[in-house]
Amino acid sequence: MKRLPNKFFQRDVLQVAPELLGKILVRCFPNGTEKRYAITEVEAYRGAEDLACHAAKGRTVRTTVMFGEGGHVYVYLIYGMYWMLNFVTSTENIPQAVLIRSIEGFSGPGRLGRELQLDKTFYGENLGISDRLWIEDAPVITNYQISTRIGVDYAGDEWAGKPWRYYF
DNA sequence: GTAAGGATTGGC
DNA sequence: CCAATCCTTACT
Repeated sequence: MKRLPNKFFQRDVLQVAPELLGKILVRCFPNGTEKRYAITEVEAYRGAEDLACHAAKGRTVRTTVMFGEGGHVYVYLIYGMYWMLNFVTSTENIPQAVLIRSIEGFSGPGRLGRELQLDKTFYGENLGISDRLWIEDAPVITNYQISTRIGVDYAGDEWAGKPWRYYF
């Protein structure tokens, strides 16, 4: 299997997100164990205009990595207990990210983060060179489902209604 | 310095 | 339905 180069992520998030379905997420744990999981559900967060995207609040300490180039990891703690895993896409100054909502065998972004033992040290991790987290290529999934994003009602009808959730 | 609330989950 | 639990952000 071949590791996806950062270039894969340096395109528009609406193009990258659906292509990530079926790709293999590889996690090398501190004890040396290496596990692989197929990505089964993702959501796209697109730019400063997207009110559901954290970058809509502007460039802050937390969202800085999204303003950088694609191929890096954006993680943050939600509800005081769950680490959400995102991959930054596009190029500099265009804040976009793909939220990995679930992987094979684990439903829900919170449980995914717990399984992968994520923490703040993963913030900014480079998927192209990291030795503990990266993505490997796999055949593209063509028969995936689309729906609106989860839990973003606060963003208003226009943005909460975008069909930017992809799963199979 | 202080307060409010969140891209969730599991239990009542 | 609602508590758990703590970091980030927005205000004073």
